[in-house]
Amino acid sequence: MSIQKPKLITILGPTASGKSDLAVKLAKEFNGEIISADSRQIYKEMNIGTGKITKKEMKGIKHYLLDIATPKKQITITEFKEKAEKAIKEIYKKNKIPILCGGTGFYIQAITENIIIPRVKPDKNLRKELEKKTIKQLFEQLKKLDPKRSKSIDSKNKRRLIRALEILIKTKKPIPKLKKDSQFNNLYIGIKKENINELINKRVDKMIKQGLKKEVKALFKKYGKTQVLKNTIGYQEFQELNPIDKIKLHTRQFSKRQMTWFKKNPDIRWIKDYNEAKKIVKDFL
RNA sequence: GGGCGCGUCGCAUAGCGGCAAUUGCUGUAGGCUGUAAACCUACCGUCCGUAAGGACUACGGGGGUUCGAGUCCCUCCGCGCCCA
Repeated sequence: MSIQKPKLITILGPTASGKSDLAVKLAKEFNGEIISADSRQIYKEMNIGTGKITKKEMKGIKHYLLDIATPKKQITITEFKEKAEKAIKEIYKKNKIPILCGGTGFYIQAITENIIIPRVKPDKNLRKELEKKTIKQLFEQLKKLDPKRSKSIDSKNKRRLIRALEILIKTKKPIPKLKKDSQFNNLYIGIKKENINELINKRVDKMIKQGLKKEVKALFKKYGKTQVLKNTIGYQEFQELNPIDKIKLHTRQFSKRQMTWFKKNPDIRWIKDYNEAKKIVKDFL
């Protein structure tokens, strides 16, 4: 029954594993186009720090969802999802094969598993009010309003609790269950690297050489530190222009968290090199 | 040569007689319903046990006081500062 579903290839893996490169190669080989699934590469003016692919590296393959907003504006997962789906449609229209490529697990999941997130916009004032309460109070409130959701939520995560309440208060309805019926016939390819920490170190060194500090400073100047470090972008590893070791550390920790996300998905085909990937894709198509 | 101070689990830090020892970082594992490189949780001396719990080894080395010692005393070693 999944036969009718359109095919979608997803390339994922920890940061610095070589996703972009692999995606381009596969796109060249199989007539594909690439949709980026990276929460930060979405933004303009953040190139070095996000490890964004360059024009040259794209080798003529079209990339979607890069540079679609300035750091002034916060792009949310819903917006991302809409745009990505639109891009995928467009690619099908051209009779090409879409390749979703990125390291943001949540974003990938939103597309491949078709997560439907309640359309409730963040309400700053409401959040401020809720912020004053303790975690316990928030949880109790949630329990009252939506016992079901209270069971599944992380009861100690304030941010999540606030959001859940926000949805409840705004919609006055219980939070709908996460839908997970995919609209695509998915192929997940994960890049496995034994020496990922080494690769990360190398990459950070390269970023520094390419002028990372300059890029971050410019962002600070233009958009303000809070915006850059916390609000939209989360360039946290560059806090106060951290020493290189700290950036590396932060990146290593991040890549670990990425892996715990990916590990949950049993459908990922973990590969070591291009040839392996090529073979899998060929069979899939 | 004289005076003082310090040495605690990878690093940093608490502890001033009841301690397997505080807290932060690191580390390990995990979670994630419009902030996702964000945010959150658990574990982190060794061994046995599913657990409760138990056993052993630990606060620079050695000795002592005490029912009991990172904690008090003596001494040795190492480090730091000040006066000469």
